[in-house]
Amino acid sequence: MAERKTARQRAREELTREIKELALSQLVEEGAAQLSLRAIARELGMASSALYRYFPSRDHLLTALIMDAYSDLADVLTTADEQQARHAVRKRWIAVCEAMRSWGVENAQRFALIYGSPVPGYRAPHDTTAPAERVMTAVSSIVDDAWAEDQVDDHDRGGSRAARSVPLLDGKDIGLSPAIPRKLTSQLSNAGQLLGDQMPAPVVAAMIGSFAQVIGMINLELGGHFVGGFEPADTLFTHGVERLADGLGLT
Amino acid sequence: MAERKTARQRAREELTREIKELALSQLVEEGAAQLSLRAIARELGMASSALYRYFPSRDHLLTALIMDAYSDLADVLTTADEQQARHAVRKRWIAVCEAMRSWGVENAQRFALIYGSPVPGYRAPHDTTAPAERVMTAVSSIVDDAWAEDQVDDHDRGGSRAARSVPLLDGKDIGLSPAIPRKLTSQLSNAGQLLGDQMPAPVVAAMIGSFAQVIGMINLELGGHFVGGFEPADTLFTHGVERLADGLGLT
DNA sequence: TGTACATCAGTGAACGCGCGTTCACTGATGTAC
DNA sequence: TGTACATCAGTGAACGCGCGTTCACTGATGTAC
Repeated sequence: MAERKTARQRAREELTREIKELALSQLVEEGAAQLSLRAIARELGMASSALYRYFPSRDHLLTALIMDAYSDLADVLTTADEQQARHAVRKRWIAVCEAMRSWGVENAQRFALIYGSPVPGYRAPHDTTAPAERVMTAVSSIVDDAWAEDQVDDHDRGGSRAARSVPLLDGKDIGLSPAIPRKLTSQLSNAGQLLGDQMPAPVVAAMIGSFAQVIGMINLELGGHFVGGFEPADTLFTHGVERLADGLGLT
Repeated sequence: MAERKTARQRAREELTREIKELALSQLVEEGAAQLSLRAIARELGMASSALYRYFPSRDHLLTALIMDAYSDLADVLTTADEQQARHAVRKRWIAVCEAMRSWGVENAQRFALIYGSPVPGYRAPHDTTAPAERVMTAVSSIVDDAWAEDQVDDHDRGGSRAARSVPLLDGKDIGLSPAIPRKLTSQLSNAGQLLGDQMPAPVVAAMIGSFAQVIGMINLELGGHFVGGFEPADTLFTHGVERLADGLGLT
């Protein structure tokens, strides 16, 4: 039996959604710093004070937008992931990274909101970490799956690309190269609990580095930072992602 | 013979510097979006309109700050670089990356200004690209030098770290792994003109990816994005940088 | 060296605009008997 | 089913603050003769 909702409740939910929608379109046009309750109220045809029935302050609204951005992105990544065969870890990695860039390019301001520089004077509350982790795990779970299934490359699947240097196929050569200092090991195993418990510590480190590179490339692209005309930057990005897949030993 | 400067000229230069200094400290405390000409004038004890004798608009002041940030950072990087022996390319790489992170952590807002998300409503003019390139080349010149001198690893220098997988030592195995598509090749060779003409195209690509990772890690750290308590993130960063050195074949 | 004129730094008032948040209030919706 | 009371959405005026930029002006510094 569907729960009985009063008209008030339904109206409240809808208006809350509408407010966030308008806030979002304002964000897209102007950026986070310019987000204005009064402007939203104006477009909504309400008194600005009315918004305080829905969000106790501007910062709470911002927080809601941030959480939405994280979980939208996480949704996009997991659906991109699920469209690949579970064993095709390399394809999954590439699909997820490409989905991330597309989302970032199409939602530049939202991407900036979560992975750009922090909004001045705003400190994200703790609630945001849960959806933020969903994004991280959407990426890391691929690598974790590869280790869980101990993906060995029978290279009967060897498709388009020719030679391949040192993938996971011939053992655990990956990531061992710079030795991991003690202090880092414990940090990494803590992180491993969240990101997937099948990866050895060096792989967790490699994974985080790769994640940073993906974020970094998108940020650089959005900031117009690429020297010498890499526009559009899709081939550069795709190539980078392939290199990262190699580095992670994904076949 | 030193050029004769009138009292006016000297006063102008000094005030210009003072304005930028105050703007900078405001930036550090509040962030770029809150940069206010009136606040600067207040602290300077002048009428706000007076600033227009020095900077024709707020955006011009911002531009000046951005250019200063780039060139300060570039200076820091090159001096860090110069403190290493020229042939010790791996040490140079690590020193420069670490210097970059230190500068970023100590100058979080300035770092955000240049490598964070763009300030809403502000579009950087073309003047900023020159100092921005100085930063890039400070990093890329290391790799370029390595290729120029065809750094071969005699491993009589083999210091602390033990095994090493596939450095530049045994040939050009580096970066060839994912083939480079045509479109990217021409983009890369254009970029190569700026970044150093000794590196083969795949190395240029690897270099840019590594740069993106360094920027990305610093951005993530400044944004408080590291899951599972990597605080302080120095060991994680250092390890990442070493991995990148490996990937670039720096010995 | 002195005078006449041009240049330019700095003033202060004003324009026109924006913002977040509070508060006492009206009137509609929901609930308990 | 109807009434009495409590809850809550939305109003509109106000507080107190901020901002960038323009403009006609005074008075000091620089320059050409």
